[in-house]
Amino acid sequence: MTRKDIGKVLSLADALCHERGVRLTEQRKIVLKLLLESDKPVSAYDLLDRMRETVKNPAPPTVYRALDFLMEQGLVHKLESINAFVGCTHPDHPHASQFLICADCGEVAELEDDSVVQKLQQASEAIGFKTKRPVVELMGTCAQCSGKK
Amino acid sequence: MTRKDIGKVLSLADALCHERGVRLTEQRKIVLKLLLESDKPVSAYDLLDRMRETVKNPAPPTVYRALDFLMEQGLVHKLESINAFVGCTHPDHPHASQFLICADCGEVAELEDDSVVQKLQQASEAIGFKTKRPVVELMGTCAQCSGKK
DNA sequence: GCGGTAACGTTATAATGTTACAAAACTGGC
DNA sequence: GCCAGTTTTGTAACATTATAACGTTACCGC
Repeated sequence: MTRKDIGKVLSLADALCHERGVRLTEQRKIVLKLLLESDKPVSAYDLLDRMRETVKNPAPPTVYRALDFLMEQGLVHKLESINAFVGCTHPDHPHASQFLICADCGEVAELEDDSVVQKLQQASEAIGFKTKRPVVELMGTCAQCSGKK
Repeated sequence: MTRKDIGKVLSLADALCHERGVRLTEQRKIVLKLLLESDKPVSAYDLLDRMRETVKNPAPPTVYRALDFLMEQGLVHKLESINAFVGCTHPDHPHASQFLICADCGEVAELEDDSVVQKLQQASEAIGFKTKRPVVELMGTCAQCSGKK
């Protein structure tokens, strides 16, 4: 993500939080910024390390609290299969994403494919299941890594 | 899963492993049995506790090695979003499952919906991504728990 | 300013998972 | 049967991920 795009998302995040009456505090903004700056998912403890530059004495709860908040606001996603976090690139609308995680280079693509969501919806509704949070993560190899081997 | 069905799956597992030239050792069978006996997913350390009845001094590697083997053989699945494991109820053929995890009662349904798999396939192929392991877990509320609130 | 709530600091600890290396068990060829 | 090689298991230590508990500080509406 380019410096400019990061700025955009950050101010969008600001606006969204203000609109919702919640507080995007300095710490939370720092965590979000760190995630957006990384082109790969970052673990909570890596974030903790990176926070040391801007925050005095961050402890695990510091980063987990920020992450919890950011996830509630849809600004950050957790990748359950690798215990790491990514900044959301289009937080302006609620969405159910699918993540393609490259096992080679570690990069992650965030898709938002309606037909996938719809099929999942159908399949779960058929047995009366009400989905609150879908987790869809495909582990594999991205196009770039497939090519250059 | 009934006692009888557990027996069936266990002997199927035996047959499959023999066919593939891999060893379903006593420990591995114990772990598989424990998972099948539970109607809910079980964490690695819970399994470890339950193993103490039949195995002398189980340590974490004991259970993780068994789980790794069983997952490789498609006899067990890991639920990434809750760090727990379930025995597969139909291990006879390779399959990409979807899991519906009830946040209320903790029970899990394993689906195998081809149209979902197909849509995921399409969406990922479209950007040249090759999926090795799909993780599809829907967190929500099952029919029974929805009804009785 | 004051009182209530939300956010943060701090310490400790729980839960989950891995590394590394030695010992034992099994397998296949003779 | 026995040996050599491989797989499996035992064991101790350690690494990573996440939460509990409780006190303090900052913010916000009145």
